[in-house]
Order: sequence, then structure tokens, then C-alpha cells
Amino acid sequence: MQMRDFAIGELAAETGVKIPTIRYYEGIGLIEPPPRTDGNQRRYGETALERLKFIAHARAMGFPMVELKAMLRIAGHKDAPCADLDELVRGRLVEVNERIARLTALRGELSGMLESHHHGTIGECRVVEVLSDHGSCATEH
Amino acid sequence: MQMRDFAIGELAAETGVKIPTIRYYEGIGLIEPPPRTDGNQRRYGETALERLKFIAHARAMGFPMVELKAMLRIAGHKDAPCADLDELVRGRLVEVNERIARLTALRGELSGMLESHHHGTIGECRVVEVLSDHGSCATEH
DNA sequence: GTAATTGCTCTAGTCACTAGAGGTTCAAGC
DNA sequence: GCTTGAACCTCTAGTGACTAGAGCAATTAC
Repeated sequence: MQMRDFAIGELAAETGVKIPTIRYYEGIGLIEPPPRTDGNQRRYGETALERLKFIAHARAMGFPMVELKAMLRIAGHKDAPCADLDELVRGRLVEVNERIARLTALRGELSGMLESHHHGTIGECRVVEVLSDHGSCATEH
Repeated sequence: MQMRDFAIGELAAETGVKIPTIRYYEGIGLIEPPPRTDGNQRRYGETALERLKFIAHARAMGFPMVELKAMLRIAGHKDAPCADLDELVRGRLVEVNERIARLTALRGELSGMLESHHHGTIGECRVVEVLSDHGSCATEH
């Protein structure tokens, strides 16, 4: 059984990661430099495909680059304890919760702005006022 | 009655915007170049302070730079209709709602990942699986 | 009057990519 | 086997929104 191999464009199509981005990832050492054809073109195997999918998905979930690197390091040791990875996911969860809270507060502020002014001109517009005066906010941001 | 004037550091302290950032804003034309002392140092008046507060607050609320510029243009015309500004705020509100929705979905996914695996090692860890396989996600991101 | 603080300009660096120039290789059809 | 067009290569430079640092000048406090 022979493994399929992919040109960079196929890999891109398969994962949704753009071609220059794949090369960029290689440049910064996030993925391994793949073998090349005689004509110097990159050819990727299944493993590279999986790894890139992993990366793409984690990025889409908002994991920052540094954590991503840590995850890849961990995911590489098949016998390492799950706890390490858990830790990262848990951290991310906390962050997501915080961001939801902040955005929810912001939503309140924005819709408040819209409700409370119907004077017609900017000169007396509450939106401008509210924006200028952070002190009147209910929340931190 | 004479207006107070502020050195750049005072302005920074007052608004929470860092000094290099204030100069950067001046460079890109977001704020006016203020008058200078004989020794070439910037001195700001109340108006500049207000404008910078406006900017800082809008940025903190996540308005992107382009919208910020539009808002400043509008806020400058004291007799312009409020509707224009409303439009921007409304747009931002839609965006905030979308982001809340996406983050909420993400939260579900993350906590799902944490619940569904207690095997001990990475080799059989669902976290790695889920991250690799976007197809198994309930949602878009 | 002097010392500490604050300010000035300018260049370059950050992150995570993206765009473009200019050239080479591959795969498919004839 | 040959041609053609798509896909690939490297390299440089640009993006946005700042941030950091060097090297020097002005201001302020004592």
C-alpha cells in the first residue's frame, strides 16, 4: 500500500490553509520541510496533512501561535499524559468565557447608545457623548 | 479663563493611550498635529483631550480603525444627522452578536473536549482527535 | 545651577500573514 | 515527443496598529 502524496496546492485545498501560509509555517518551523521532487517542488504525505489540519483547526478556534506550538510538541509524544493538553484547553476555555462576558457587556452598551438618542443632529447626540466619556461606562474594557 | 494645556505624557496619563501611540495617531492623521513650545514639544488643549478620549474609548469597544475615522468625520459636523453614526453603531452591534455566538459555540466544543476523555495518554486522546478533525465540529469557524 | 525627568525624531521590529515579480516544473492533450 | 497552461519555486516588500530603542534636547524640581 502506497501513501498518496500531495502537492502544496492540493494540501491547501484539502485543509483550507492558503499556499503562502503553508510555506510560511514551514519557514517558522511549525511544520517540517517536506521532501521535494527532482524539480524542487514540495510533496507532502498523510502525516503532514493531518498535522496541518490540526493546526488549521486550532487556529480557527483561536489558540494563539505559542500555545499551538506547545500543543504540537505535546501531541508528538504519544505517551505523554493528557493532562498537559488539558491544561491548555482549560486555559483557552477561561479566556473564551472572559471574552464572552466582555462582549456581552459591550453589547449592552451599544444598544443602550442606540435607544437613548433621537434628537436628530450630531451636536446633541448621545453616541458621541458616550464614546467620549469612558467614565460613564458600566464596565471595564 | 485660560484653558489648561497638556504635555504628551499628561495626555497619555489622562486617556490611557501610550505616548508613542499618540504620536503614531498624529502620524497617520487621526489627530491633528498640536501646537509646539519653543523647544518643539507638543502641547495639547481640551479639544485634543476629548478627541483622544473618544478614540480610545471607541478602540476599546472594538471599532476598527476605518470606522473610527468615519465616526470622527461625522462627529466633526455638529449639524449632520445622527443616522449616519447610528448606522456604524448598529453595524458594530451585529458584529458583536456574531462574535458572541461563535464564541459560545466554541465554548461548547472546548468543554466537550475536556469531558469526553480520561484515558491518560495522548495516543488515545480525544483532544488531539477533535483538533485534527474539523469535520466533526457542530459549527462553523 | 544642576540633575532627573520628560520630551523629540528616526529607524527598525513585532505578528501572522499576503502580494507581487520573475522564473521553473509538472501534467495533460495531441 | 512536444507543447502549452497551470501550478510551483524563491525572494522581497507590504500590511495594521502599534512597540522598542538609540541618541539627543527641553523642561521642571530642588
